[in-house]
Amino acid sequence: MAGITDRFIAKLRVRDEVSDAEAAAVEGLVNRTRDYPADTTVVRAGEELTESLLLVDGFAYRYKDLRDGRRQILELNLPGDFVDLHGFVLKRIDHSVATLTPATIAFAAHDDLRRVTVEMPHLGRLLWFQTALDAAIHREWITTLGQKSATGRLAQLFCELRERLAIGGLVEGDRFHFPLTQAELGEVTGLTSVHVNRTLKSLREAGLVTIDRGAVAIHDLVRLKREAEFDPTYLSLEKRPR
Amino acid sequence: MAGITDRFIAKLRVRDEVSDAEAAAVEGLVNRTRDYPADTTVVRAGEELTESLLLVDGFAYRYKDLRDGRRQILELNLPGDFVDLHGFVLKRIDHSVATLTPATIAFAAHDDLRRVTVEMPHLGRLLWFQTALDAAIHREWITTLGQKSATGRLAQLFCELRERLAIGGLVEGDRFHFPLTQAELGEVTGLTSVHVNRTLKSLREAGLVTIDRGAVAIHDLVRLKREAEFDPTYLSLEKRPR
DNA sequence: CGGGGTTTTGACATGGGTCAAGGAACGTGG
DNA sequence: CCACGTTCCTTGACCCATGTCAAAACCCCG
Repeated sequence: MAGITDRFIAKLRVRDEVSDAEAAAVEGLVNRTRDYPADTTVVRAGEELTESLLLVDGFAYRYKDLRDGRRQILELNLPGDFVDLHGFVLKRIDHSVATLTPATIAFAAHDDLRRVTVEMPHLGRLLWFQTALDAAIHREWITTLGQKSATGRLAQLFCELRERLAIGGLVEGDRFHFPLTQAELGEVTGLTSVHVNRTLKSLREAGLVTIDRGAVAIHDLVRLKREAEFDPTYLSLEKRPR
Repeated sequence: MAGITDRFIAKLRVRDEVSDAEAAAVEGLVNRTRDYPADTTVVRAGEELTESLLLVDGFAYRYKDLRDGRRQILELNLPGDFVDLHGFVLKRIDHSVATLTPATIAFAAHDDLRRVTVEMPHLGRLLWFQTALDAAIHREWITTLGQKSATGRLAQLFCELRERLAIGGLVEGDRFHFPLTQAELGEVTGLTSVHVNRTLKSLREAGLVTIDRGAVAIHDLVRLKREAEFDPTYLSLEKRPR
């Protein structure tokens, strides 16, 4: 892989044309990189940001803490995700960011983002688009948490991750890397780890999905999608000019 | 009120400086206005947009349909909200928009938005910020739906609306206009209308809130906030340069 | 090969859903 | 300004999906 931002650029290119000059500008945004161990909080809710995090390699997630130690995971972030790009305009961040696996993170200074978006308005819209896509994913999860059963929630997650990982070429056949514990799965889906366990069992026995040694294997994608009422429109997988 | 976009500009001015030239540019974006009756779907999920909707007056909401007629309301929109500004960069919209009351809606063509954001980059960032604020509200609702009880969900809604309406001067003392049926409240909170009814009763009997003739009256804000675990950070109510 | 973190399972509790029906409120036409 | 139909609110009885608590079993990883 030639550049630090290649995976991110690849995601943009699914949705729109990205010129070489724009790709170079993105690569130029990143002034340093840092490695983190697994299970490390990188940004804490309430902080003021002057740079945004691009996840180069590894898995991460964003979450909110509640009073008594409960947490809600808001979104899983995959290699190539610009994790908190919205911090560029929000400034004060409303949630924390943590690694799930050992991860390499690159940093883009907000001053540089401002310069680049002024000089290259189309690239600016592409970055804006990425934050709007995040919001669309949030909306799908509002719907999932508000309306779907335990089975539907887990099915939704697997369908979504499969699509998002496929963009980066991170799905092999029907399998992809999946480093969440069942407790963390519960924090994503708003369920207890005990009920996650039972629901996974029923999905397994129905021949839809299994999780084995940190990998998901989807055995019946059609039925899994039906179980989730999965409609990928919200992922904006079509190419169109912005 | 002098201009169609005054309420929207007022919301921007809570978060950052907006020059007269920028305010005039926003007013110039709006080329036409249209009135809609209550309970009318204005934009349908899956449509491709070439303009975005600014809610001038009245209440609206965004929602997703599920198979069997169930719906999830994603966010309530208040007078002065730029309801689907994210459509400017998403193009194809993942949800529907409907009016809750009779409403006046103004339209901003995406071509004009593109021109304005190129010519006035700071204004562009303010618009971007508005979409990021929407996403922050979504994240709060993911947490609310994933982790909070029926009581907490309703309390959260009342606390949030109070803050958001106060910006536009739409809260009088402890009361504000609230035109939702209990069935619609259920679609916001992921509950059945029957359970919404019971939960409202318990909030009423605990002396926290009452709903009467289309208005909410908050009787004990401190306890209501505690019930919701309400922390307004996500609403970005501080003024800071973008 | 020992031990902390996971996963799995069982027994039981409960918040919220379902179904059903009566009552209140409200808009519309006469 | 009344009558009537429709929608909305309220309540009761019962049910079920998911939560709680607790204990084994498993499984890496050092």
